[in-house]
Amino acid sequence: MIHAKFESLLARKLSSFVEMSKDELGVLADLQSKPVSIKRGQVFIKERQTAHKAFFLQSGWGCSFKILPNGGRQVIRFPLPGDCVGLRSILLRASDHSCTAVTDMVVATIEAPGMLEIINKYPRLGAAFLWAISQDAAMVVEHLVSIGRRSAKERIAHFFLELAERLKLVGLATETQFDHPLNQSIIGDALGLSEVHVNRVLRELREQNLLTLREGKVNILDSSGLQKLAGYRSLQIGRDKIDMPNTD
Amino acid sequence: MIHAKFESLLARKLSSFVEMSKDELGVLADLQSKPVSIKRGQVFIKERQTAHKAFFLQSGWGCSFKILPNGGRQVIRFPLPGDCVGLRSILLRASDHSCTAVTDMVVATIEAPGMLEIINKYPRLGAAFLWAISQDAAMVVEHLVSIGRRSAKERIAHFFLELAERLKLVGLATETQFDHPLNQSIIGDALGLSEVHVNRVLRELREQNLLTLREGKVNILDSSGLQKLAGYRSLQIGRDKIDMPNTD
DNA sequence: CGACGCTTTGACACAACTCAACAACCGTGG
DNA sequence: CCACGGTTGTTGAGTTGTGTCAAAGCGTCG
Repeated sequence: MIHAKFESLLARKLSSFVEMSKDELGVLADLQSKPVSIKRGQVFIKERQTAHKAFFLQSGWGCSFKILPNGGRQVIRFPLPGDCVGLRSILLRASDHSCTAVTDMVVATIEAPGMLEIINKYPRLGAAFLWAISQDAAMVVEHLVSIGRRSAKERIAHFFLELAERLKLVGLATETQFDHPLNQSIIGDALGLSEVHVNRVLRELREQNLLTLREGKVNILDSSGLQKLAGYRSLQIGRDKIDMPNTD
Repeated sequence: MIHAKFESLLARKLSSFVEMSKDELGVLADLQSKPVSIKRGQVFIKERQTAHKAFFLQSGWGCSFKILPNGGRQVIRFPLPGDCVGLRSILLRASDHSCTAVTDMVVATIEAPGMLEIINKYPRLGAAFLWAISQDAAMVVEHLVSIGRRSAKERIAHFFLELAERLKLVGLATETQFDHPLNQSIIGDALGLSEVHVNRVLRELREQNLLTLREGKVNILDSSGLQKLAGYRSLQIGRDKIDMPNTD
């Protein structure tokens, strides 16, 4: 049922949390057997919508955000390949944010009932998803800390270090550089800054030979300098496997 | 085993998500059968610690926060009676934040292995906890939006409206007022503001007859005015029960 | 009584925002 | 082929929200 060559990013990710049985891996494979494409710019999750579906990214960049009554936009996070989007909304019965495709994307989807059935039938998978949600939440918390208590420069440095680390995990970044589809306006909306100020701070970082961002490419010139500036700590918490009884 | 009179806030909360069997309610009751006290000021979860324990608040106010390398503090949220703290850390194997007691508290605790066993044995409870974590995450997201894209005044208004709503759910607030143990410094750390500025904005809100905060009491003078100012939306998303097969 | 924690106020500094203009770079269509 | 609008990046000038520093008021508690 499961074929090693087809091992998905999702399966790899969840496996790093708890060892899966063949059955469970099969379920994960089935889950992603009918991927669909989403065009750049399309909003595929709308805040407050009640059609509960979860998405598993296979390729492309997403952007989860909320719009405020005053028209402002706050980006929550940028889902990357291997990430899940909308898991929360399955249990909450309504999405608490919108999500759009920053680039063309390929995703697998699952409806809420199917997801609930899986949790019910395969508790270990349930725990694995719980773990995935927890990881997301931890990242949102770090993001919160960034916006609340870091200066613009620290925030931007932190943001790119985190992106680099996440992209490295799925083989989309080298030690020193990666491609990205973000413009300065969306970066501003992610970090609670204005587009103009993002530009100015990027110039500073460039002038200090810490980081450059040009033509959709980020170059990390001085990783340890950036880390010191940003007060950065690796994401690598909770990636050791746990023991959980097999229910087969 | 379960006695209606002893129905806990936790059981009531989780029941609002999915109907529980007697067994499941019993598990929840057992979980909380040995409450312990925590003294005001005590830090009972430390960031990065690996002793994974979850806490269920029965009374008192907590404060989850992170300390930055530069010494700043960012408050993530204030756990209230009926809330869980540290659920995430059970799966992540390390706490991503610290937590202290703002007032004396009474809590029930559970070690990670016990929690994993419950998830494994009672998938519906697992789903319920997943739901609880999702709710928390949604609140953190809203907090993030607040700090990222709302002005100081909007933030403070939003903060107190949210607190009021949460406290009402557990019978600790009336339509117009509630007690709280927070000083302006900790409010500042929650909202990414300085203590001094919090004070100034509170004065404005008082002068505009929107809200007063004195001697540990918050009075909401003009709820709809505050809501309009803050762009506030009720938390009441995802509180309808879902259908989930019974595995008994 | 003094010490301490918390609030309040004022004066000033500065980080970040707004507005505005312009440059560079597309893809499109005449 | 060039003219065109649209998007993004860049820079300057001036404004403002919020932070910092400092001092004083006020309870409470030992």
